[in-house]
Amino acid sequence: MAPKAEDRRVKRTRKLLRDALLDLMLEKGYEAVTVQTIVDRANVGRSTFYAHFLDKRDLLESGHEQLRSALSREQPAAPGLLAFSLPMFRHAQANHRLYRSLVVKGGGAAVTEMAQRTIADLVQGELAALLPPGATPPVPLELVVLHVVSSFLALLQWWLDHNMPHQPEEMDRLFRALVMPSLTALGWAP
Amino acid sequence: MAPKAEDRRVKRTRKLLRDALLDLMLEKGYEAVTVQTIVDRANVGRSTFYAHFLDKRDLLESGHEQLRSALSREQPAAPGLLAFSLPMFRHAQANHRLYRSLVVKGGGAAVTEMAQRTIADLVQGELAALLPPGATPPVPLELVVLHVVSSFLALLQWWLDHNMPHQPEEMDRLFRALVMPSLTALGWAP
DNA sequence: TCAATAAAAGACAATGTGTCCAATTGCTCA
DNA sequence: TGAGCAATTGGACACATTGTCTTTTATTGA
Repeated sequence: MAPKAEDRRVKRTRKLLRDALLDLMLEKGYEAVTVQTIVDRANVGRSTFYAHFLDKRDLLESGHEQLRSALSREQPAAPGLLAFSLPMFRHAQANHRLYRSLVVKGGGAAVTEMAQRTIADLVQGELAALLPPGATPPVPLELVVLHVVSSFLALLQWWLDHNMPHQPEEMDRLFRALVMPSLTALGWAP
Repeated sequence: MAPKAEDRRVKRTRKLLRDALLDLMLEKGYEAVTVQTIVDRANVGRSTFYAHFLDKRDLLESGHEQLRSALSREQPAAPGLLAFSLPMFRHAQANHRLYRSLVVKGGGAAVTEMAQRTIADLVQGELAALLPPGATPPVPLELVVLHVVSSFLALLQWWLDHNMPHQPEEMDRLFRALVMPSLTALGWAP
């Protein structure tokens, strides 16, 4: 079905607002951005904003939706353990402006939590699948996931914060060097 | 020198405000707390607040100062690698109300950064000392530190979030199980 | 008791929020 | 093309919060 004109109009408005938010986040960080400045920057009426989103947080999350779907769309099912790592570093490089806004300049707790949850789901699935059924690992799966995800996010943030001084492949190598030995020791086959 | 009465009065007021902030942070998280609710809870005049602190953030940081000094006062120099771990889990247990306010309910980026920096200093010192001089580790020290600290904080946060279901000793064991194998593999002696 | 200091009370201008409505624009389809 | 509809606008609204001031009220040490 062809998108109706209204759809296009709405889509454009929403995009304007999302872009404005990203712009402003890059400049001053999420917390400091107000709805007022967003609509000013986007050249959109204040009421229009509230016609589309509940509040600033809602707008941010709609952006995250986009990111999430873009990511899963581009995520080539890489084989092996921690498959998400390299594709995500690549995706972060390709969209570093977006990632910087979100991860670095402090999307604040809001964004960090979303990222945490998204990646945790991936890791959880991977590790659970590789766990011999019935086996009880010496460290609860939940904590292993937490450990892996927080390490990955820390690395990603550092990388973006330092203007990506390495290639994604190198970051992936570093991540694995930091994480894999422990995983192996805890019972996940090499 | 005996504290003058004025001093005591001031001290009491500041403590009332700090405690009120912690209370409220536990209830709704840092972001949601307003100066107004703080002074209401503390039964302190609004102007008095501004006589003592610049703003909410300033009050929060004054609390962190306290925490930091308390920590270094109680930190018994434990031997071995990652010596900070067990004492800090213990300290967190002994002061869980304080830790919960700060770490869990989201002191927001502010607190997290402060904690990150504090612990990173400890870890950095430890690891650098154990590094064979002249050796170039396969992963830069900076990143190893990042990895260790973010993992530790994630564990600590999880523990507090779940009402400390294990003893500090068990948490220390889990932390080491997650981190040590990789450190060993990267050249830090077992 | 008195002078000094701390705190309280409350007014103030700014700024932001979220809601509402009336008027306008732009698009589609008949 | 033009009627009708949906999206958008602009602005007013009530409300909350911030940070600054000034004036009054206590507390306390000398």
